[in-house]
Amino acid sequence: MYNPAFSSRGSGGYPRQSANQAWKQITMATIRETLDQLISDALSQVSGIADCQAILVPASRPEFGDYQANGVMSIAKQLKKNPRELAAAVCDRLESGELVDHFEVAGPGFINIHLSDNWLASRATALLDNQAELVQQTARPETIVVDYSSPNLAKEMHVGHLRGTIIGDSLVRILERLGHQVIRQNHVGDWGTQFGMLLAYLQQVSDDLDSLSTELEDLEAFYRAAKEKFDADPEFANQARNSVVRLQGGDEQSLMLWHRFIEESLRHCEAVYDKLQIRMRRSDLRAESFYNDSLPGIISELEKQDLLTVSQGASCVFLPEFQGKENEPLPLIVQKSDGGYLYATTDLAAIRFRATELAAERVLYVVDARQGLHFQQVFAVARAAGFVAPECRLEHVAYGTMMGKDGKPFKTRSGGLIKLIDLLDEAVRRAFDLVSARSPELDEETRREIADKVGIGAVKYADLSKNRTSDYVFDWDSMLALDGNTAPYLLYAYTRIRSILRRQEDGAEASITATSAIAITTAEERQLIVKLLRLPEILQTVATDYYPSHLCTYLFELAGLFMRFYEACPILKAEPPVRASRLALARFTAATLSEGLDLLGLETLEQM
RNA sequence: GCGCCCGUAGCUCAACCGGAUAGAGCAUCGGCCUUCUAAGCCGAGGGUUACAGGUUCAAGUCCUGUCGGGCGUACCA
Repeated sequence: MYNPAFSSRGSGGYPRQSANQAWKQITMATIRETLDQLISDALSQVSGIADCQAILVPASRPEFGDYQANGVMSIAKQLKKNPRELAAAVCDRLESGELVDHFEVAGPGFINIHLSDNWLASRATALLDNQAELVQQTARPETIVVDYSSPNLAKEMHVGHLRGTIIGDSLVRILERLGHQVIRQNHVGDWGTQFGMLLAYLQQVSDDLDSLSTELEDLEAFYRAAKEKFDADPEFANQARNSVVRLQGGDEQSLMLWHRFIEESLRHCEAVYDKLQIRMRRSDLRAESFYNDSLPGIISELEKQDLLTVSQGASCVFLPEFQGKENEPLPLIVQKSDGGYLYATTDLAAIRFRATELAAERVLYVVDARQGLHFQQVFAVARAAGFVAPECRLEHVAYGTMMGKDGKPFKTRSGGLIKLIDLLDEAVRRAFDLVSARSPELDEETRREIADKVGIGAVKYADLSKNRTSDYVFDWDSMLALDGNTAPYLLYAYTRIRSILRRQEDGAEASITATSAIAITTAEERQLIVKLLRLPEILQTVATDYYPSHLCTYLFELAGLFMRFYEACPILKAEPPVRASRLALARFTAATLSEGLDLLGLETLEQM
């Protein structure tokens, strides 16, 4: 399901322009946008219908050219005209300027667009010295808050946190690359009843604050032990509840202990972030407890607006669009019957903070799909209460559950959750074994470095490359596979290019770009260039639908096209002008792969 | 019960506001290394897109129903 909230597609609002002007603007827009604009306008002029949509997409088959316009046929239908004739009339109106070699009518009324070889080559050449210009900054930067990762500090990060952390981080990188102002928010769980239990247990096992680090070394085991005692020992359970009350009452000793605990737990998270190369900093931390003081205000505001109903002792907001079992109205409970606040209350406070203090125009929640109803309710209540302006977009960027190979949620054999840090260590270990088997000639330190990047990259890429909303099967063998749409394949493609470039540099030759111009001499070169120039289109797509898998597919196809080029076209052995051109193309590809991988959060390497 | 998501090749997955002959990888089979890293490339086989209707010039995609699966559904997060 693509975001229904984002419906501002189409080309309305652009000024009309002649074909000749359009070519000059190509550096400002993607090829696709330029062609879309051009053909949409021509279609409007020919049909007399305002704001026609050309529906421009990459050609579905190579013989159909580079792009195709699908929009003529539905317009012809509206006009009761022959679609092929209408398409022909549109083509007549289009000039084949610098960008396009020719347009042609095809099939039932498609317009196929064949880009000019000269334009492609000169565009690629022009980008050689300043490749960053391939991806333009957006004309309308937005302030976008991204809530992602957000683990619960009571426990250690486990596999359930992996997807949100990886996907969120990639989305952030992509949005930033396009020029948006992104504000990360790590909404960690650092408050609530389980902390009473943990603090009570901590006090039991150790009076000595200095030994706290040792006690919490294995947070997961610590939590389990505390929980066991809580369930088995009524007296301890009582102490735990008292501990919560003291903590919430602002007792200094309790708060200090709590701070130490949170600090220790955060260190665990940061170790995972470091290993995963996640760009989440302390300054991005906005824990649940941050909103504690604003929770009473949320309740009173809801009350003031007559949104609050007390039901079975709990303070609720009932909205007509939410129904539960037996068509009973379904509440969003914002205050428990014992007076305590909940997840929903904190989320409402966070929404208000993000919309007002952070001035967000979009807020993305990269959170498990199972919380879909929760966010629907929270968003609806926030809007009803006016906590966000109507034009501020709130989007739940949902992701599916991580499954084991058996199709059940990913667990250890004993049924426990797998610690994320252990999973990552295993990834690196497996990668090390692979590298050692494949490249025994490399020294151990080099193999360790390679294993680190390949192992972590494999875990991240396996996740990113799959449909975000589907449940996803975690499988070591397929993610570390050497072929297919995997991190090792892409990283290998990159190292091959680097290897060529190194050889060229060793030849003491001047920089590639000084003298070289990219020329198209084969179909493989041409396909590669067309693909390279499409990067900005893909990034735009990901920035609007939040599916990093589109970027993965693009990079996989790009790497595949390079491999084909590599097999078909000698580079270093080519004659000088062609040699320089192919070297430049190789360098362009390497840079694009590197940039794309970086936007996914993967590090490249020089050799494998 | 109701709501959300899903059902595509033996397996894991694609398919860009509906578009031309539904594509990759794995697995299977067959080719390519004295030549820039074979962790690669080329080729072959493999499909009633769960099922039944409907809308449309055009449906894997939209609508209705059926079957199957996952998740959610009042004081956890």
